[in-house]
Amino acid sequence: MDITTEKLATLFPGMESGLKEAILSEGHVKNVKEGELLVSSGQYIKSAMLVIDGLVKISREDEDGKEFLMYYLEPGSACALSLLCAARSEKSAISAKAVSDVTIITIPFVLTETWQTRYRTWHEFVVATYRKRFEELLITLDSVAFKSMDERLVFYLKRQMKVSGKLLAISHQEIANDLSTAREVVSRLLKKLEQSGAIVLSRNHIEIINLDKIFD
Amino acid sequence: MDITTEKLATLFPGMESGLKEAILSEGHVKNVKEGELLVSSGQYIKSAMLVIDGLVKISREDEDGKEFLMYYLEPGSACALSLLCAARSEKSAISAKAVSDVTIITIPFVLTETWQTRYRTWHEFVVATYRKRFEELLITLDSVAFKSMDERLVFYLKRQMKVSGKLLAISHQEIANDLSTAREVVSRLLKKLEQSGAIVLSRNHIEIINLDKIFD
DNA sequence: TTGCCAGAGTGATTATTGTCACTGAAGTCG
DNA sequence: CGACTTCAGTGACAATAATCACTCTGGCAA
Repeated sequence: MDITTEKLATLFPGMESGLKEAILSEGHVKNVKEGELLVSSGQYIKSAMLVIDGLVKISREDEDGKEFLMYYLEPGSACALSLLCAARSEKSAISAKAVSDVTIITIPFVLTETWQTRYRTWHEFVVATYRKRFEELLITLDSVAFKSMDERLVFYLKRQMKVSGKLLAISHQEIANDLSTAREVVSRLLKKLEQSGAIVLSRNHIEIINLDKIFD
Repeated sequence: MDITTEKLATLFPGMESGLKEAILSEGHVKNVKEGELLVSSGQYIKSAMLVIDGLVKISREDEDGKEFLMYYLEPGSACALSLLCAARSEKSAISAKAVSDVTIITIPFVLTETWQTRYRTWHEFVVATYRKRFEELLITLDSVAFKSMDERLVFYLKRQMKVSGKLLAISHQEIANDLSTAREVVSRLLKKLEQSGAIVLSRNHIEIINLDKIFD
C-alpha cells in the first residue's frame, strides 16, 4: 500500500508535519493478512506499531491458552503496550491478531523514545494512547467484575457493532473465546436475545437489530 | 511531616536533583488520616500525586456502589490515573483511600506536563508509572477473568501480605468488597484455607502461615 | 448425490457462587 | 457487668455458569 502524508494527516490529525515525514521515512510498512498474528503471546516486542488500515484485535492469554478480548485497534490508533513494552523491550503477555487485512507502520523503539522530546505532538499522541487504552481496559475490567454473562454478551455485541457494523461474521465459538466462557453458554444466551427480537441468528453470522432495549 | 531531598532520593532513585528540588518547592504536601478518601469516584482530578508515606488503595466502583480493588500504591509510587487524567482534568472513575496514615505530594497538573520536557528523569518516571500500573491492571484482570474465587482469594492474600506483612488486620466483609463478592463466600473459603493449614483465623485479623502450597 | 463435518441447538447434570436466615462470639461502652 | 453492636460461622436454598452428551443442519467436496 502506498502511504502518503495526507493519509497520515487524516488518521493522525494534530501531528506536526515533521513527525509525519519522520514516520514515513523511519517507519516500516507491514501488511498482514486476515487472521494472522502480529504479536503472539510471550514474544518480544521490539517496535511500536501504528495501525493504518484494517482492524487489530488485542487479547490476553493465560498459561493454559484460554484467551480473552481486551480491545480492538482501529486505523489511527497505536497499541499502548507496544509503546510501553518497547521502552524496555520486554516480553508481551498479549497477542495481536489481524481481524481483517491490516496495514501497519512499525517504529523502531529507539525512535519512540527520542521522538518524545523532539516532537511535542508525538508525546501528546503517546500520552493520549496510554489514556485511551487504560480507559478501555478499565471498562473491560468493569464488565468482567460487575456484570453477568448475559450483560457481558450484549456489551460485547455492541462493541463488535462499533468496529464491524450490524452484520457480524463470527461463530459462537469465537464469541465464547473472547468472553472466556463456553460455546453452549453463548448459544443459549444468543437464542434468548433472538427471541427478544434484539438480533437475528444465522449460520456463521449474527445480524444486530437493536440492542438498546436490553439492559437500559 | 518534614520532607527532605534525601527522603525523595531514597523514594525516587534516579530522579535528577533539579527535579527533586522542583517537587519540594512546587508540590504540596498533604497528610491524610487512615481510612480517609484521597479521591472519590466521580470527582475531578486536578493534580498528580506522589505517595511519600503510608499505603493507598485504588479501587474501581460501579454505578450501584459495588467496589473492586485495583491495586495499592506504596511510598515511591504515583497513580497513573492521576497523571493521565491530570493531562485532561477529567473525571475519575476510581477512588483512592488511605489504608494507613498517608503523606503525599500533589503536583499541579500544568507542571506534570512541562516537566515532561524539562526533566528527562520525570519523563522516565511517568512512563515507568504507566507501565507498572498497566501491568498490575492486567494481572488483576487475569485473576478475575481466568480464576475461580478460591484462587482469587489466595492471590488476594498474597498481595495483602506483600503490602502489610503476615498479619492482616482486615474483616471478611472488606475482603468480600475488594473481591466484589459476598462475605459468606469469603468466610467459607477462608475456613477451608485454615483447615489446610495455610492461615490462622481470629476476630478481625488473619495470620498467614504459608500460601505457597496452595495452587502451586 | 452422497457423505462428511463444522457450527449450532438442547436437555441433563454438576459445580460454583450468591442469597437468606439465622446463631454465636468477641469486643466495647454506658 | 449487662446491653449492644459488629464480626464470623453455617445450613439451606436459588441462580448462574460449566460440562457432558447428544442431535440436527447447512454447505462443501469427492
